[in-house]
Amino acid sequence: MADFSRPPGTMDVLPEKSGVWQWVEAKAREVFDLYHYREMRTPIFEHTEIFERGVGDTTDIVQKEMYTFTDRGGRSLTLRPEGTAGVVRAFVEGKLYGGTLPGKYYYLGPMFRYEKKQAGRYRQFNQYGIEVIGSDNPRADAEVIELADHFLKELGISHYRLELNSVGCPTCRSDHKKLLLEHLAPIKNELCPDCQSRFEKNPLRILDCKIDGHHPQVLTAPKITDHLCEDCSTHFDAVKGHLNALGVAYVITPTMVRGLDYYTRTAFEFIGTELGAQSTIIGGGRYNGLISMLGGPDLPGVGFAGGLERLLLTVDEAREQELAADRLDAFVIAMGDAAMDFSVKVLQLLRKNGIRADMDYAGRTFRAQLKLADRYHAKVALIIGDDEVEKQSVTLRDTTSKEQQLVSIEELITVLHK
RNA sequence: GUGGACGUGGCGAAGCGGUUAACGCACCGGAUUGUGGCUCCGGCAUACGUGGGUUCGAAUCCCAUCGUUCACCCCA
Repeated sequence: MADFSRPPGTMDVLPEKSGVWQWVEAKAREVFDLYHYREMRTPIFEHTEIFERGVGDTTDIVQKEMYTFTDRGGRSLTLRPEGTAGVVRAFVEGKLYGGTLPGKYYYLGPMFRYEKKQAGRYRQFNQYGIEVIGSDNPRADAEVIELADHFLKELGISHYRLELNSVGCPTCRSDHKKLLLEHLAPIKNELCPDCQSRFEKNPLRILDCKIDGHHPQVLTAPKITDHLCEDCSTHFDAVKGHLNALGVAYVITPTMVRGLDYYTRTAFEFIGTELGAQSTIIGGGRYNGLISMLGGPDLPGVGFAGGLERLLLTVDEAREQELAADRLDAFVIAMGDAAMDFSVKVLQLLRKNGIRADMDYAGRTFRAQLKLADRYHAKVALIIGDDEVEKQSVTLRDTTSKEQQLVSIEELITVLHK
């Protein structure tokens, strides 16, 4: 039997909900624009290598979550699982490194990852994100973080905290990794199966494992923040200093790891405190090696990405209700065929003049049409029967005060604009 | 990929082995033939996710499957 249901992990945003979506998207564009970020629109699919190289082929995303297919020309393409790699590719391909640096960009749109659905996790989900390419200045890190904070406040969201960390550069990270492995080696066999495999894959993650995180030997493990090289350490201190100056509250979380290979130095997450297991609403950091990895010059970058769906989970009920309402300026009520003919012309007139209006096409009775006007929260009902047609007028009824007046078609727009 | 919970009309929700599967909301109409939001009356719909099995009899029990959901992993 044919399956006409939507694929697992996808969602339909029905009209009742699209109001909030539009509101959040508009806010995002507004704030990004305020900070002088400009939109970058890239394809929804890219050559698979972009993500393999960019995101890192040891990551979960690349190993098991990509929607990869072969097109008719035999190319391997992949639906984008995140936004940064595509933006960087476009930056390089468009030779934007030849222009004014740093370049500041933002994007907004769907991403795809083959994962099992959960609260706040979808296979097709929407991200907004920003990137600053070409600046190594810690002030750029701070701006990116402060922007995210500003954006959340602008949406009236307050139940979140900002976690901050530095994951160092390839040099100090590998030094630390060596220390860490030596420290944990004696207890390797006591760790959970997940952590056993993390030993090779991503030892940093053992530190915040839900099972082994409390193990005494794990608690005393060397922290990355105590083993940063001098440059990384100076950079990290500067970022913290700038955030303090800007009044952005954060907590240092040395156990925080980011899942994508390209991160260097600054890493941060905004975590919703009233969400389920998938609680990161915005995540980001610095990626100094990525641009050259994708064939561009050796330029540094910082940015973040946030999930629309998770953000919407934190938007408060009241605002959501308000944005869901179905509203009309005027509802036209017609009685009889002659009235209908006249009514559609009135409707056209209203709409040409920017008045949001509608009428019934389902053959409802007069009473039912009035009920409809009510349901659509129409400010006025315009009643048209044989009398009105004859006088080329409409009976204008204020739905709140219930006051009525006969208005000629010539005066209608003027009266309604009052 | 792993584990738990759940799948009854458009939505919510009873029923948990026996005959017409409650009820509420929504929707449509009437009381009120050109005046709404309340009230009352009436109407409405191929509802037991799907496929097998047990039984004289299954929405109710068993198995499988699909889907939803929560959590792990991971991440937005």
